Amino acid sequence: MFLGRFEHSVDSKGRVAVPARFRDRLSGELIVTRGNDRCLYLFTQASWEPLAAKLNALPTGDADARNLRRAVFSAAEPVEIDKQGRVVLPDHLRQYAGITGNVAIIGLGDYIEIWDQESWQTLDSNIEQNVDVISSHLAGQY
Amino acid sequence: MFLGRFEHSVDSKGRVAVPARFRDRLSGELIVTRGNDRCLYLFTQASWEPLAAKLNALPTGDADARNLRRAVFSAAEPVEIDKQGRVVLPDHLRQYAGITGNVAIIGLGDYIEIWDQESWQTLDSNIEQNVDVISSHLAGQY
DNA sequence: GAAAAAGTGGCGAAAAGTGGGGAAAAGTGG
DNA sequence: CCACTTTTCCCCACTTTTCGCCACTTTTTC
Repeated sequence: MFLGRFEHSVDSKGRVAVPARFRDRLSGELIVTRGNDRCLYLFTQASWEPLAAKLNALPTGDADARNLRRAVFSAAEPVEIDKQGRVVLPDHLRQYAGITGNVAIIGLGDYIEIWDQESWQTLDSNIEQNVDVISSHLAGQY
Repeated sequence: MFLGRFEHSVDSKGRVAVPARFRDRLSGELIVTRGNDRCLYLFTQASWEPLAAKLNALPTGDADARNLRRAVFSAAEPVEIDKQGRVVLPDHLRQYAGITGNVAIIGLGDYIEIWDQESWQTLDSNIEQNVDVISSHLAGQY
């Protein structure tokens, strides 16, 4: 299970070190794509495929279906961890997430989120002050 | 699986470089044809045939069916990747998609879309802002 | 406090993308 | 049917980007 938070730098080539603790579970090909709230999602092959299969099954005749497929697939990029334990984040994804200097890397159980460090800080302090309120909105669902 | 987005140029002979990442899966004869929303679809033999079969199965008695068949089949062109990894986009297809200078090449899982760079940019920012709306229209389908 | 591991930066080789020239093929007109 | 024009396509060369590798710094662990 992916847990915890890390702050790493992004170098001039868009490379980010993956937390060492996560690496054994992230061998082989991974998928990075746009996530909600302007962060990036990092999937393993196993967690990506069911999503991709559903999108492929959508009818081509439907405009919403086409655009949803475009949204997800066009933003997705396969990445691999290099010998130093880093992944390259493509330009367009860094732009989407507003990533310039530092990033926050967040373990979320089955998947990983990558945030611009500042955006994360803002959200995190917000969450911190409102955990009780947030969870009460979901009362009964968990 | 074809994933990601690329921006390439079209030279004076109508040639476009196919993203290197896609090439191993694109050996042999490919099919380019008109796609929805003024883009071009690029199919492998494998992904073309199910589509062709669906079109052929449409009832000849229906005028829309006849014209859709005409639209797709008459516009379709077989192309091959040359030694430099490029394909030639025929004039009439470039005109259809409004392709002048640069193109965006989009992986969509089983097939590839080729857009005029500007048209894609417009659609993409539109999609980006409306992903939530779009996906809610399809609630329950994916 | 030393050794190991994690993170960071940068250089050089290799690959990807682009442009153009020339031969072959296709099309056109006499 | 031949000669000429035009188009297509194959190949070479150049530029830019990417990626693997090495080395250094910082942090952690024993």
